Amino acid sequence: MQVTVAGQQVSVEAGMSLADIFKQALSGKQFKNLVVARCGEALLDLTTPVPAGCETLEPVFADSPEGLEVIRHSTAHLMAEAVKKLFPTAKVTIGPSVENGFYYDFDYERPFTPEDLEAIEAEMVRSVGADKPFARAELTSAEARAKFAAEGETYKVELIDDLGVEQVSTYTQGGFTDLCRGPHVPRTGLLKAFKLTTVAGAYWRGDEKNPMLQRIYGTAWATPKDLKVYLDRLEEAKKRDHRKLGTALDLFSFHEDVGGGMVLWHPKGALVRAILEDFERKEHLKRGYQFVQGPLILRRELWEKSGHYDNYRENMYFTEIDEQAYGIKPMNCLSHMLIYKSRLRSYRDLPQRYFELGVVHRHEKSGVLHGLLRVRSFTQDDAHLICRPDQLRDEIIGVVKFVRDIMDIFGFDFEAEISTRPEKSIGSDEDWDRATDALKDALDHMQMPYAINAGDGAFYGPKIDIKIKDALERRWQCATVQCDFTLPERFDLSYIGEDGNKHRPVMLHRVILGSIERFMGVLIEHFAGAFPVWLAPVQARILTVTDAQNGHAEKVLRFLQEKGIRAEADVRNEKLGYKVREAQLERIPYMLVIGDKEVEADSVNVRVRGGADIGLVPLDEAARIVREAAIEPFKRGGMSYSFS
RNA sequence: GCCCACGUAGCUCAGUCGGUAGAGCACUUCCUUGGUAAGGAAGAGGUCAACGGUUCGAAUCCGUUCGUGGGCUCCA
Repeated sequence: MQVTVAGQQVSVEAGMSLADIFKQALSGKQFKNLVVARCGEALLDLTTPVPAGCETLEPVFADSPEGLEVIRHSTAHLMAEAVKKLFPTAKVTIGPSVENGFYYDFDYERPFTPEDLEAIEAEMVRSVGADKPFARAELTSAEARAKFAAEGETYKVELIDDLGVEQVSTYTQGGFTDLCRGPHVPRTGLLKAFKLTTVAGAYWRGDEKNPMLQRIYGTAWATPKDLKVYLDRLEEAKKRDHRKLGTALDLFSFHEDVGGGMVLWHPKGALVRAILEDFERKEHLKRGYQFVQGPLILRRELWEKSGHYDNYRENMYFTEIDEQAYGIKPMNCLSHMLIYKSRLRSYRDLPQRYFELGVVHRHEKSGVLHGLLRVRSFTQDDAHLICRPDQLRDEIIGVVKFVRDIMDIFGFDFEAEISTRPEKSIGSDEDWDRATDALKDALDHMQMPYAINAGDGAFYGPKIDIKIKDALERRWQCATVQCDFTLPERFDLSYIGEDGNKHRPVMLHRVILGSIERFMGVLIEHFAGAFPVWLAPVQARILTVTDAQNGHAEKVLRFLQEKGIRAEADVRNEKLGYKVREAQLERIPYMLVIGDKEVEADSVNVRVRGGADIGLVPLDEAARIVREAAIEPFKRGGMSYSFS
C-alpha cells in the first residue's frame, strides 16, 4: 500500500506503526520533533497503524499549536501518574490542556502544598527519565466502568456513564491508566519542558454546588528554551502588574475602611483618567453623539419595570429615604431611555446617540475583585443608540469603527466574538436573526474576523465582545456592543414613521473602553507605567544641577505651563543623578536639566525617558518637542469637532 | 459566594520555641552645591488589620469579621 507522508510516497507494509512510516519520510531531526500524525481532521497516535482509508499523513510537530496541545495533555497525564504514586488516595477527575499549559483536578482529603508540587514535579521528571510508552487501549464502556469502579475512581465512572457510548479508550503510562480520547505523545521521554505553577480550588464540572476539587496548574512547552521564554514573560508581567505600579507611581489606592472594589484616585491617577475622559468626549462629539447625564440613584419601581429588580437584584445596592426605596444604578440605560421618551420622536430624529461617563455600582462577589480590573464602583463610557431597524447595521458599523480607531491609538490588537441567542432569552426568532445578522454584517463589512460564541448572548439580545490584547498578549474584555429588543418594548419607546404611525425603535448598548477603571489597569500594564506623552500626568520635569539655578527653573516652569505642558520642577537639594533616577522611576517622558550653561544660553538639556540624550536645546524648541509628542492621537481621523 | 494562602512603619520585607518590635527605601532636620539611575549624619515614625478567646504573658496559638492574593463561578 502506498501512502503520501509529508508529501512523499511511502510504501507501507502490514503491521507498521505511524512512527515507522514517518521515520522513512522525515529527517532524524524532524522525526525527533514529531508528536502525533494527522490524517484529514483526525490526529493519530504514532504507535497506531495506518487507519483504513487514510491516504495522506501529515506530521504534527512539537512546536505547532496542535503539537503543543498534545504535549500539554500528555503532561497532564504524567502529572496525574505522579500524584497517584505519591498520594494514592487521591481520586483523578479531568486534566485537559489549556492556553500555555494544562491542569488536572484531583479529589483529595487536603489541599496540595507548594512542597507537594515540588515532590510531584520531581516524580514527573523521574518518569520522563524512564521514557515510558503511552499505550492506548480500546475497551467497552462496561469493561472500563468495572475497571475504574474497582479502583475507586468514582469521577471516571461518572464520566463514562455520562458519555453514553459503547466503546471508550484509555491510555496507560507507567502504572497509571486514564480514561482519555487521546492522542498522546508516544513516550514520556518527549515531555522535557514543563513546570507546575500553582494549586487552586475548582468545582467539579465548574458548578459551585459540586464539591471543591484540588486543581494543579502547570505549563508545558516543546523545548526548555520555550519554557524559559514563557516563564520570563510571566516575570515581566509581574513587574508590570498595575497594582504594583499604581502604588509605585502614586496613581490610586484601595482602603479597607472604604470597602472592597472601591478605588481612590490620587492626583496623578485622577489626572490620567481626566485626560482619557476628555479624549473620549471629543471623540464622541466627532461621531455625532450627544452628552446626557442621569442620577446615581433611581426609584426602585423603575428597576422593577426594567426587569433588573427580578434579574439583577443580588448585584445591586439599594438605599431608602422618606420611605421610598431607591436602587443605585448598575447600568445607565434607564435614564437614557427616559430622556428619549421625554418627547415625541420623529423618524427624522433617529438615530439618537446618548453618551454618558456613567458611574455604576455592582455588588460583585467578594472573590472576584481584582485591582482595577474588577471593582464594584466604576465609570462606564456608556452610550445607547436608539435607531430605526433599517439603521441598525450602519450604527453597529459605526461603533465597531469607533472601537478600532480607539484601539489603534493605544496600540492594542483585538479580537471580536459574536455571542448568539442563549436558551433563556426573550424576543422572536426573527428579531434575533435580524440582529445577529446585523452584527455579523458589520464585522464582515469591516473585514474583521470573529469567533462565534454560541448561546452566550445576553437574555435580551446578541452581542459583539471585543477583547484587546496587551503587550504581553493577555486578553481583556473591554468594548461590547449589545442589541436590545426588550427595553424598548418594556419602556414603550417609539418614533413616528414616515407613514404617520408609531414604530418601535431598536436600542444598542455599547461601551468602547468598557470601564475607565479597567481600561486604566490595562493601560498601565500595556505601557508598563510609561504612559505616552499625551496621557502622562507629568510630561516634563525640570531638574536643576544646583540650587543656583532654582530661580531660572521657576521661569522655565512658568513658560512651559503657559504652553500647556504638564511640567513641574525638582529644585530639591539633591544631586542630579538622584533627581534623574527618580524621574526615570516615575516614567516621566522628558527631563529638562538646567545647570549654569543652560541658564546662560536660555536653554535646557533634554533627556528622554529611556535614556536618550537630545542635548542642549533652546527653551522654545524644547517646548515644541514636548508639545509635538503630546498631540499625536487627536490628529487622527482628520475630522473637525468643536469642543472647548 | 466557594477553596487555599496571606495581612508587621508611607513602601518592600525580617521577626527562631509564646517573653509586649527590626532593616532598607521614603519622610524631617543638619552637613554637602554635586552635570544625567541612589552623597553623608542624626531624628521621627508601629494598638503587629479589627474584635473575641486560650495563657502569668500573644505579632506569634484558636475563633469570628474585614481586606488582599491565586483559582473556581460570574463579569466592564
